[in-house]
Amino acid sequence: MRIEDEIKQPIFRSELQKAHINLIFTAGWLQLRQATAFKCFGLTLPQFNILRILRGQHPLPATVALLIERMLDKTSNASRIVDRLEEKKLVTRTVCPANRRAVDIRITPAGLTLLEQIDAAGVDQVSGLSQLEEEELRQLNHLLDKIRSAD
Amino acid sequence: MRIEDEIKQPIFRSELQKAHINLIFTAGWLQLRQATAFKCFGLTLPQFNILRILRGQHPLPATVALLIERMLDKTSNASRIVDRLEEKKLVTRTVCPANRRAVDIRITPAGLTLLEQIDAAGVDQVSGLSQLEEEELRQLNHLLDKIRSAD
DNA sequence: CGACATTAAATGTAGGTACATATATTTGCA
DNA sequence: TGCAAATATATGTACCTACATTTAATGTCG
Repeated sequence: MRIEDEIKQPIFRSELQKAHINLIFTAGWLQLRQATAFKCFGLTLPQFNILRILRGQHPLPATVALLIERMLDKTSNASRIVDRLEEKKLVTRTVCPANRRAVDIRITPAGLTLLEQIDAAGVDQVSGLSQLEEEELRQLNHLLDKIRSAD
Repeated sequence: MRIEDEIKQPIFRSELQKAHINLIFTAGWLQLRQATAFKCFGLTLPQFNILRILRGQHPLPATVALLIERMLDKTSNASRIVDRLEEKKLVTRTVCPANRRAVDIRITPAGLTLLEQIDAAGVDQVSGLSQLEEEELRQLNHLLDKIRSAD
């Protein structure tokens, strides 16, 4: 559906304004689709993302600081997301022996099994970006990088 | 900064995976910048967006249903965002006389003044999309629309 | 007319984001 | 050594999202 129809706004002030709204809207659309796909596995999107980082580290542990570094959302509260994963027995938390300020977080066998099930279900096919050709994906990456170059 | 460095992940499995992450990350980056710009006016981003919709309707009222229809985030809770704006005296809520189930929501003079101040401060220059040429904006809009065509 | 579905908004709850502050541990240096 | 600064995480608060449920008003149709 065209962005004009999605938010019932027939005219945009400019191509810039339209692109801005389109970008936010499309990202939200993608995240909602993903979140819906994970829900039947009892995971939220941030929980899934952290679990995947932990699998990447496995069998080594990760610290909260490492999770934050790798997360898309730097300001989110990794500590509390780990709380939920711990309640579900998908990760363990132990004080790091080498540095007792830090906490070693590890994915459990149950966590690994769950991720395998999610992989098998092909949830990442929900991407929507598979609509784009390789060349278009490169174009998109270039444009997005350029937007953030305003920093 | 390149997306690889932003999230400390040196290699992406594919251009598709990279574009996906880039899209989510860039949208979040934009929203955080915007939110920061509004903060000194005491508004959150959703509050600002609703206030702007109300200005667009002014002097006609809007209903909650109309707000939801025009919001980027359809599942957000317009009713509670209006609560906060009402507390700040930026909008009024009155039962719609023609249909007593509905509620007429109107922006107040104080609300209009605040939006004028925000306009004057040039907050929308924070966009980041101003980095792109007109042709690039059209390209971006096309690519984003194509992603959502997966529906 | 009256029961029942529909519609409009509000409310409840779980979880997430943003940001400030607190607590515990380690490090650095006078 | 001892004490301040830095580091690692946890906690508090306000607000938001997602989604289910509730409450009230209106429509509809036998």
